[in-house]
Amino acid sequence: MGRNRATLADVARKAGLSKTAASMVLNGREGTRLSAEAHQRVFAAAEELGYRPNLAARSLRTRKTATIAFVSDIVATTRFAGDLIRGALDAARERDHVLLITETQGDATFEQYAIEAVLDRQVDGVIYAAMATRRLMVPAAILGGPVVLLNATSPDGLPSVVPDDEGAGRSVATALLELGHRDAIALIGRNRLKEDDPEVSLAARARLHGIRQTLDEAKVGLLAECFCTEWLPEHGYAAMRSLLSKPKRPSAIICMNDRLAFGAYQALGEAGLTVPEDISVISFDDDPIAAWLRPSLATTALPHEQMGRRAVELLLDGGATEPSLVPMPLRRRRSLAPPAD
Amino acid sequence: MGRNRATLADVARKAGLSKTAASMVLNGREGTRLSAEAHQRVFAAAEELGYRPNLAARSLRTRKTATIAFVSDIVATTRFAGDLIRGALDAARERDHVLLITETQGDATFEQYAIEAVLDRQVDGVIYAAMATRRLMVPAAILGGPVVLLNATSPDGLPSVVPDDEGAGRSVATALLELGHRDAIALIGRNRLKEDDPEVSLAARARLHGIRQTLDEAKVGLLAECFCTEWLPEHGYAAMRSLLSKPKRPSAIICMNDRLAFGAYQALGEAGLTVPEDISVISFDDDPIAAWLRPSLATTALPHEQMGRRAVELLLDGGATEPSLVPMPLRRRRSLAPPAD
DNA sequence: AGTGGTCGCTAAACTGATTTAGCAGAGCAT
DNA sequence: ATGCTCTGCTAAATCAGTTTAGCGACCACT
Repeated sequence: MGRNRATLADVARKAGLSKTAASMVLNGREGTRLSAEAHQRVFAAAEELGYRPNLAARSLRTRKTATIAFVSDIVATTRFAGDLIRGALDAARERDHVLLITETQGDATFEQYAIEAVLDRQVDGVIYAAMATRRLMVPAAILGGPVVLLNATSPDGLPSVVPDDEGAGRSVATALLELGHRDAIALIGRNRLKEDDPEVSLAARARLHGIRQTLDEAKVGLLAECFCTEWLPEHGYAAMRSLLSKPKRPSAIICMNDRLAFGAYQALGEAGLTVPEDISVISFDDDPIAAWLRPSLATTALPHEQMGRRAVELLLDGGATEPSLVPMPLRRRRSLAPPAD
Repeated sequence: MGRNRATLADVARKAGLSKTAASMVLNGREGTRLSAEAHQRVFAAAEELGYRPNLAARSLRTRKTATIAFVSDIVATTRFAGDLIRGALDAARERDHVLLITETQGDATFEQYAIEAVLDRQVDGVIYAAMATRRLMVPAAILGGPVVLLNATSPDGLPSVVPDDEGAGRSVATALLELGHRDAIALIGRNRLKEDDPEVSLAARARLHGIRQTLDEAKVGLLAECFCTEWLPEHGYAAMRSLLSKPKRPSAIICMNDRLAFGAYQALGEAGLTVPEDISVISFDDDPIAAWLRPSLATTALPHEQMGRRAVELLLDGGATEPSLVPMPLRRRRSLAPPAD
């Protein structure tokens, strides 16, 4: 790969100057007293030879690699990972950096390996990403250099980027209140484990808190709360069926994520009810299926691309130490309507 | 990042030997005549100092970086990218390599940048990946070293890895024939652009060919073929509605991908028809929604993880030059049943 | 004439590994 | 005593950059 590349020495020779001069000119060093003519000659020579510096050689001296490690627990199982990576990739490119990606799969051995692999390559910093928003402990080995947590927080007080799930909870509740829904709002997706263990999820508790806070302020209580062991379509389906079997039918449903909402749609369809005329549905995540459902599902979007971008910015440009909250925009879609009455 | 690391010189000093000796021992060089005792001392010193070689220094000399570039057109817009990357990541780790990821976004300027960025970092090889299976031209710049095309082929005859879409077409058709479906099989998702322009898609043509070939052998013709401008749920929905408006109702539907099938499900639900009692549905891709649908959707899985893995294997271990076809396994699910009659 | 400063540039050290060429000492035959 | 081979090891070159220290020429000032 890349044999026969021109070296700095080649450029210097062609320009009739020393390597020192060529290096300084090409790096745009201030305060050097090289003549305008020398600059010209170096640029011309570099251009002509198609010179590109060997970054391995450079980083040996400077200890900078213009490379960031993106270490995540699990990339594959979530379709959001791509967006996280894309945002990071874009921001990195704008700063002339590149991303080295590794995965720990939640396994301590793999994690150890991943960390060593990136440290051996002298990366300039590490983005440590979790695929579900949660609290975690970062391995001591990477604390020697800059680290930013992505979609996670840690007790060490490291800079971190997380979505504003509480704000999303408020948006969701507010949207329903504005439409006139009051005492017939039901919630699908309560989950003790997710709500109580920050190492499992930070989102569940924050979303719930945002919803409750907004409803409380409006002096509105929830009609019902369904617990789900997981946030998958089948659980949303079961929860919706159980809600429909009760005497008072809800006017609106809040689902803790879009997959639950998908399941709820299925149950509503089978029951012969239509969204949003009979029941409004609103949710969290903005999974691709939200837009594909009929009617399209109103939801609050996880701003993964923004978050990936912000993580790189924090890492390279520095910034706040308190967790950086990225807003989750409300996507108003067809699944919302005023209550039927 | 990684300051204060012990160097080879430190290890050598501690072992009371030269750098040369230390280097040879640690690299397990054959034919060196260093004593068993010297080996012991070097290993002990390295262990004690927690020595890890500086890969920038090593690769300056050896021109190997144990790093592979993964250059793709668009990672974010498809939830499959994660699997492709994960497979590559796993295979790379097994070979002590690491992945440098960049994205071209289908833009020539970005592509140029991405290529230069990875070549400057002296990667050992490039995996050039497309997110939709298609034919493409690889930029001349990367031809200087090993390249493997992933989910793509090129006229240059470079090694490539693609899914066996034709085989998948045969599997799908065979599955329906085995259930007894004959003359009432309809197809949703014909698309001239995808079928005729290999730079847009190789999958459409291959899938169609596999289906036709199998049906022809069984002397069965398609009841109907619906053209769709895109392979999105809304198009599947429209196609299904138009099929249902015709006099003869199909006993089975083949959709060219799962999103179309999702749309078809929606239309079937609205029409009060049940899958699979009234109509069987089968499809391609094994998108996560396939398992979430009610009833779960039978489909042929795009083996993205396998493909990512194979690409790395081809790149590092060498191998066949003709395109490497990865089988697409049939996922038998609830959406299949014998025709009603 | 000597001193000092600026200008324009370069030699050489340095980064941390691998690799080539070769040295000192022992053992053995002549 | 000389030459030869073998053993066990090392000095120094090398990779391609960056950086430090400083050199020679020229000018101004005392």
